Amino acid sequence: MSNQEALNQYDSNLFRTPDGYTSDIAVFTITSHQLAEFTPPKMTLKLMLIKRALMNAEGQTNIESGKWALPGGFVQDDESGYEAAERELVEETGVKGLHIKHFSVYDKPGRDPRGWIITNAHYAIVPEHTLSKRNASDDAAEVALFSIDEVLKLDLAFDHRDIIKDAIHKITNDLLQTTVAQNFLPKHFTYSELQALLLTVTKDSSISSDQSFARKIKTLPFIQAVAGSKTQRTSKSPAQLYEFIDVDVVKPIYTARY
Amino acid sequence: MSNQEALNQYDSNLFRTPDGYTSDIAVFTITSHQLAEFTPPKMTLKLMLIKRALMNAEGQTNIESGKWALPGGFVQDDESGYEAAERELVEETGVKGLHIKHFSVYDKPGRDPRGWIITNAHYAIVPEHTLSKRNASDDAAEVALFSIDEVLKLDLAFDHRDIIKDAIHKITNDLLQTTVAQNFLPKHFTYSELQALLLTVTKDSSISSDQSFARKIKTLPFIQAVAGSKTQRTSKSPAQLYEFIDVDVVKPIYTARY
DNA sequence: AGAATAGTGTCTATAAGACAGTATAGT
DNA sequence: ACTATACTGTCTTATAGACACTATTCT
Repeated sequence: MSNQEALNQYDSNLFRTPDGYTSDIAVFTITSHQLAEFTPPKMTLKLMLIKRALMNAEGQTNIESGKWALPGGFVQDDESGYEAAERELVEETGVKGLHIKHFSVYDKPGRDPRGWIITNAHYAIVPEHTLSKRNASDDAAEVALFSIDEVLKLDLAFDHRDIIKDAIHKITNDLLQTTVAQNFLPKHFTYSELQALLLTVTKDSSISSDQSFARKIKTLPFIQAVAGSKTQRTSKSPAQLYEFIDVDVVKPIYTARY
Repeated sequence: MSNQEALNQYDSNLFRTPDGYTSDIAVFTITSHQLAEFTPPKMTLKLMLIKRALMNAEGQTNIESGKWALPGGFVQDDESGYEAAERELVEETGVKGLHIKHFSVYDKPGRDPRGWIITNAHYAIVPEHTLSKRNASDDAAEVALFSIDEVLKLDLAFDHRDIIKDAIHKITNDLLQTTVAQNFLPKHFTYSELQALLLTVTKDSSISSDQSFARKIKTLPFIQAVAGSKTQRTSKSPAQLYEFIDVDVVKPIYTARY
């Protein structure tokens, strides 16, 4: 019997179908305060949220309006959840993500009062300068950045508190265990810039000590010096620039070596 | 305006809704060949697949019948994808998973000929002995274990080749970077049992060398010796038993320490 | 005794991390 | 000259990994 015949017999009403399929995005950025010229930046990890508008684009009252929420929305025809995340990010915040990664699914019946609505949670990494042109639009009354400490004190829509907690945990681990850090940095960066970035998620002494870290960066197998390339943007004394080389880094917990 | 009013105005037909929501499970087990008494086991990582039956439980011709596939099925009323994975695993294979973890979503339109069907991919870890009572049922004509090398040569249903590739990559990393290995082992295990397990996914010399690994296991912060507890199941000479202690292990790629 | 696994003693090379010092350049 | 950052010299200690050796216990 052919696959076609089987298809004809298939009745999609046999099983409950979801009432909606959405994608949400936890947009992280590092705000970089350069206190003065010739100093390394002070960095803070921040999450972008939108304040849900009273009315939606179609002029109807919006659900969970007035609360802070992750940007996101319904997956549309012929889109995957990932593609929807890319599109929504641009639509709702005017921002193009550098690095978008799916990290979990929230599908518990009851999580959305409108019905059985499944959401794909993604996190995105966005360089701060692209955020400067962020603007509210459509469903969003307001767009703002919150530090990790602030964000969990807000009045959050749906189950976004859970999603945000998971996103923070995930990006913290990924920053330390993978090379995603490169997406927060310019292509060429100094050791003190990478260091400032990592210090937003760890206090490990071998990272917080300038001397240790300046030495360490030269031995990391996934980072190389850019020959003859220096910058003075972090100090009067010209500093060596580095770049990531793309290798799949897996550091087993059972061994010491890379 | 209240949330209730907003809800009344919400029209679920505004957006395309999926035609189905499923959960698939990549069931991994380690088959342990004890060649003789008093020897450490030789272990192989295997994946359990089912051969799709010609007819489904309702007596209709099954889609993609005759091909090998991951066990899985539709998420039912008031279930989350995770709960469905747990249920399907028992239903289709008679096996209760020790450790089930969601790792990705496959939602590309066109991945399933029956319509826009979204699947949650999970991987599960199952001890070999519970698999002995595995049985085909409902949608499954046959259940079998395949080694990682064999499995990608099979004729696989839907986009299960992609899912399986991702699952193998994920579990390989997780075995080395997290403590999930404990789910493949008895609560108390010897260094040579853990070693045999890790050697299914790595060839690192510090793990493959008996002496190095026997020393290393005593220094790992997430493993402790079980005082006064020894076994002879791997050698005539009684071997110390160890157990995992549950700590959140994050090993940054930028540092050497735990 | 022999065989096989479980471990320990000890050495060498490398790396980690701390402390101190030098180098660079703008003000 | 002063200051802040970017390094480097050097020492101490810890760890990795190799080699050789001992220990245990069943056959």
